[in-house]
Amino acid sequence: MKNENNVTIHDIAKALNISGSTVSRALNNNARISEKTKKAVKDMAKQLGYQPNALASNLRTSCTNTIGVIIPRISRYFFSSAITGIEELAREKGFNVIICQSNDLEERESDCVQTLFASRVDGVISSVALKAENYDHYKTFTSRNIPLVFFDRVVDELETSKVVVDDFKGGFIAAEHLISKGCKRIAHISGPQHLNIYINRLQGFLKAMRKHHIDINEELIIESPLTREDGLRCAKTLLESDNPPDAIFAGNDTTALSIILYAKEKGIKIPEEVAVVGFSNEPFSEFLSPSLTTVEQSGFDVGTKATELLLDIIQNKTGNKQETIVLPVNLIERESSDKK
Amino acid sequence: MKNENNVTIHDIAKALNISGSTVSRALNNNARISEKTKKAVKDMAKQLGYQPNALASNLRTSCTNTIGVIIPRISRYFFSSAITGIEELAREKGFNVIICQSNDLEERESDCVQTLFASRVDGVISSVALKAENYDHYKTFTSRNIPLVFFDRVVDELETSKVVVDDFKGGFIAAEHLISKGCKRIAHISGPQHLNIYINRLQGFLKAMRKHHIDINEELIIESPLTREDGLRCAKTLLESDNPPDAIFAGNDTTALSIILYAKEKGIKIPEEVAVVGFSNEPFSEFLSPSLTTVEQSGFDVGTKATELLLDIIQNKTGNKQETIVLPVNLIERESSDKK
DNA sequence: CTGTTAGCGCCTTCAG
DNA sequence: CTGAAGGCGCTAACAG
Repeated sequence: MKNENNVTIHDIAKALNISGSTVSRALNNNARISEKTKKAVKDMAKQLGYQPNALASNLRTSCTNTIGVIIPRISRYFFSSAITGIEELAREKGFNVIICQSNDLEERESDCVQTLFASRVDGVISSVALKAENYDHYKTFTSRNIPLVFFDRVVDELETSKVVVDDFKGGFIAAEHLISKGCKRIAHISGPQHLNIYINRLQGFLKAMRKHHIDINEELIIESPLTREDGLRCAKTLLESDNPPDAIFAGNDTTALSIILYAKEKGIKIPEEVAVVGFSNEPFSEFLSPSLTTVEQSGFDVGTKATELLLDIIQNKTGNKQETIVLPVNLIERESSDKK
Repeated sequence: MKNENNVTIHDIAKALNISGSTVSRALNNNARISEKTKKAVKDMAKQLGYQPNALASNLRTSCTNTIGVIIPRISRYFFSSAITGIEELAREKGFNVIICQSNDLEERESDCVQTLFASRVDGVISSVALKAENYDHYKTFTSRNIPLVFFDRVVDELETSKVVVDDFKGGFIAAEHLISKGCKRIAHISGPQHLNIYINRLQGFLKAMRKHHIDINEELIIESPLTREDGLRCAKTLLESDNPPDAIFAGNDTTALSIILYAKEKGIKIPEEVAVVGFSNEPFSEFLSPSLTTVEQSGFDVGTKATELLLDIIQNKTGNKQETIVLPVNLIERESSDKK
């Protein structure tokens, strides 16, 4: 019905009076084929407009040259740039990419796993859903030795390779930055504490505070789902208290922005140079608050690294040793627009 | 090497003493199989942990249940939300999605076409690259009757189904909005004029101007690639002229933001209620300039609609009649934060 | 309603 | 270095 392009290796074989196997081998650069035949075969392939049928090859070799990606949502800049990194490298190496979004829900994530498994992907890259308590569904892959690499949001209970950013250091340098600006009462808004990234950022933060002998006030450490709504709650709690903090480490862009907006609305003055530091990736952060200092991580780099790792495992270059790669994080201190 | 999960339809067949074809049919809900056998087959399938091998099925039927998507870049919110719409519907209907990014370059777009073609996708959804002058590579699909649906950025020379937003109306209502605020000298920053969306927005804009008998000043109609850099150029040109406009229709978010930022830096006062109207999708637009009025289009809706159309064509529900669907566009007028 | 048969296009032993 | 033969798992005639 749809086979317009019918050129198969047998057509090439017939045209050259050789066997299909030879053509197959020539096309795959098999060492035991003479250079002459290889060239002849390839020339003829081009001439006939041959397009290899991946489906057939996949069936035979039972590998699909496809990797699956599970992310919370593609519309968050960190993840879409991670995808870009993943796709770029994967394609270069001849792999396709299938993307699934979990929407940060456990159930959806579990569906993603099923979908990717059914698509018989050769390996999977994932950043886990925020609202999940159980990550057993990933055993679909691990129990069948389908390579799995986590990035950014990882869970310790699953023994796989991981690519993370240096959240501990991120928390640490953010705190030191605020301290260097003279802040003492520094609030820290953290995410769900079953995820390493949030634990680590908080630990880094606390370490800096201790290093500089600054009292840590339990009331200023808040756990939040880091949504826009909850950002408002945090803003209220912190900014309208009797003794407001003089700086806030916001958990992410969204929270930072919610706080800034709330403060503006209420006419609360927060000096932006020292006010909020968030783990940030949105390209427009700098527009929002040009002097906002941010701790940034490159989604692209993380994606690329994760793919590198995964492809190595798939191609069995590394002996499936469970590596954890930690990527550096950068403090971006922007000039206040007043100063210009 | 990798076949841990070896249950095939034949295993089910053997276990039930029936033929493989019957199992295949039962699993596919073929009408000519008794309910009893269907149930028996499905139960046994579950019991044995059978996982259908899509690869084999694909090879046989020569359709992959996969659709390809070509977009300029996933990291732009409009496109990532379009992807979300596409994926959601596609998956629901049992299709996988492969995404390729053209980076707005003709050459990359051509590569995408090749990749998707080699993956033997059943159909393609695309939004064309900005910096392309030639769209012949799409003939790879059209000449082989592979269904192709364009969305948002479309080119007339290719006869396919299309899903667009009502850019003409968008331009029109944006202009009327500004006019209703008392503006007379209204600038219009437009994108590359070989793309319908920009032509239509401009035409809608001009129509509104004529309707209200407002002189159209050629100098205030600017063509721009709509990048951040060029946004600055536009800002300079417009804001620092001897006779600056009293309102600006910015081509997109990026340009709008560039202008606002430039104005802020230079201490140029532009009343936000009337100043800039852009085609906007970024989730943070409202943070940037809370009173900015925007003309919005939903990437999600566009993606969903395009997918609906494509799947209809693939499943031959419509007789490949080249439909063009125009989706409505909304003017979002935000309250100024001062007024609260 | 079900079984038989014959491939889809490619790869991979095994045998030269 | 090359050929012959068989099969990956599933489906679609065709025959009951």
